[in-house]
Amino acid sequence: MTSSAPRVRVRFAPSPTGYLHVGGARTAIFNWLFAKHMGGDFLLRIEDTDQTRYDEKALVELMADLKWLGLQWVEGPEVGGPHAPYFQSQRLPMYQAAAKTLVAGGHAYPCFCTTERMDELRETQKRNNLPTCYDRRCRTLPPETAQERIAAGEKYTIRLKVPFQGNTVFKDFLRGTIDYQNRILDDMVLLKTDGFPTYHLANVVDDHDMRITHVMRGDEWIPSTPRHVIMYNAFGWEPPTFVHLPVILSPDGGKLSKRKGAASVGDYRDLGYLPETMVNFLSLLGWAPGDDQEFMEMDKLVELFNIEKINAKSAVFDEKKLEWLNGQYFLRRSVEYFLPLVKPMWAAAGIDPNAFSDDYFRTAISLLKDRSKRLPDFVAYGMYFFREPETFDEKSSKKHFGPGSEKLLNTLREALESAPDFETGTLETLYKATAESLGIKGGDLIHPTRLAVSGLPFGPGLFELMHALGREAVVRRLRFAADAIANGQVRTAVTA
RNA sequence: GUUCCCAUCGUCUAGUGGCCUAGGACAGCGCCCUUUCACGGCGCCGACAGGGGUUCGACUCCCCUUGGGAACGCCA
Repeated sequence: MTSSAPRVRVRFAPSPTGYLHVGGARTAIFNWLFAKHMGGDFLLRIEDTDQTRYDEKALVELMADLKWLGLQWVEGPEVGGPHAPYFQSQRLPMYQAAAKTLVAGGHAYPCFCTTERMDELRETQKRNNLPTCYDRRCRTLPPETAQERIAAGEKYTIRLKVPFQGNTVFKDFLRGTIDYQNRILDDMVLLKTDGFPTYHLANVVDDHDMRITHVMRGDEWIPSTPRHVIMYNAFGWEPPTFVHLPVILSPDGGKLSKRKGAASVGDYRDLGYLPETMVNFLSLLGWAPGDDQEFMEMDKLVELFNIEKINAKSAVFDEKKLEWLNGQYFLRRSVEYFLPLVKPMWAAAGIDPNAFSDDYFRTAISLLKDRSKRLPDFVAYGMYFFREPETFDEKSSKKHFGPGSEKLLNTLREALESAPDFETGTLETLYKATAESLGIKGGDLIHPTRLAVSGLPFGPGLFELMHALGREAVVRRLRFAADAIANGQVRTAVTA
């Protein structure tokens, strides 16, 4: 960074009205990565200027989700900072003063039009296929008249006075020059009748006050930007660099929504995705380092992240690839990493966590993690470590629990009962010898054993599995399965 | 209706005028490894939306068309 360039300062500015959507999370990630990469600051600012939609719970969850993703802010709620407060609802005097300045400078004016009149106006315009836009009725009100009406206690808003002529041009970092004719921009509300600012005023005032250098936000803000630029000019402030991020779409082309499955960060956490996976995956939606790297840990992302390479094209969220990436993290994360994550899940599934040692949990995890894609897989495909299987995979039962299987399982059981020890090597040798003496293939022994011991047609290497389970459990399960086959009472289940 | 944005395999993308017979990844398919499932390896399938320019030369630059998306609130 050259000494003349100001320190990079970016913000994530959500409104606490709901859960953290993956699109919002991606915006936060890009801001965070950019700040880290540039050695700058990442701030969190809460845009709570809509009193009717404020939701305390949403705020708490929002911050928890950001922290879960590892996106800590250096200024904002909880941590404070030189530009506190970071809640817009606590900065009202600033916005009111700013609005006053604009009115005094002839860049804004009080408007006495009611919501009812605005609704009617819009209705009429829509009906006549006209662009919907405020008709500027109060714009020409003499200042004295306006003052009288205000003094009389009439409710009013402050509107931006957009020039009739000329164009407002600004530069979007990703798209280049964007040009709007001023005549199609309407005079938007800056200050509401309740004295609260709208997003437009608040965001301009705060971004300036907080010395924000780059505004990275969703591209739904592009149409509002020229009006923001008009305000920056009216204040005599230098506008920040605008980086409008494309949206994230669902596989059907529309917006990602709860209705179509998962849409929030919390949804994906509940589905068993790791925060690293989410950050890695989301950072790849609309950005690529330029080479072929895709698996990138946080520090790698920070090192490589570059806003020049952000794509202006909207991207589709592909859950299949997310799952693959999660599996890549599962492969690389340690057993110790998973222990506190997975143990409670097994407990929730009815396993008494005190009935097994942590070492036993570790063994189960080490045998399962490399073939799992999501956290719930440990439960879905690993319960047999703690509980005897009661049902057996249907397809596999048809194949491996046939006539003669009873005898086979009993033979195996007897051999295992008298095995010198239960080490994997011993077990493998024993199976090989047994197969040979029976004149069959190893698989003909291994598959029925796996099914009897786990109930599933797939899983860890059988000898490691048996070793982990221990002789007693294996023998008991083989006997149970053999008996069930003999009695024709094998209960089957369809495994995913 | 008005305005704005976007456009490479099904999906995420590389590509910034010749390196492109367009590269990688996910998904799908096949083979290999293997006791299974995953992992891994090898291979197959598969794209520059269309039309005009500019240029000796366009995936790359410009225009139009088409398609997709967004905004038009005293919500953000």
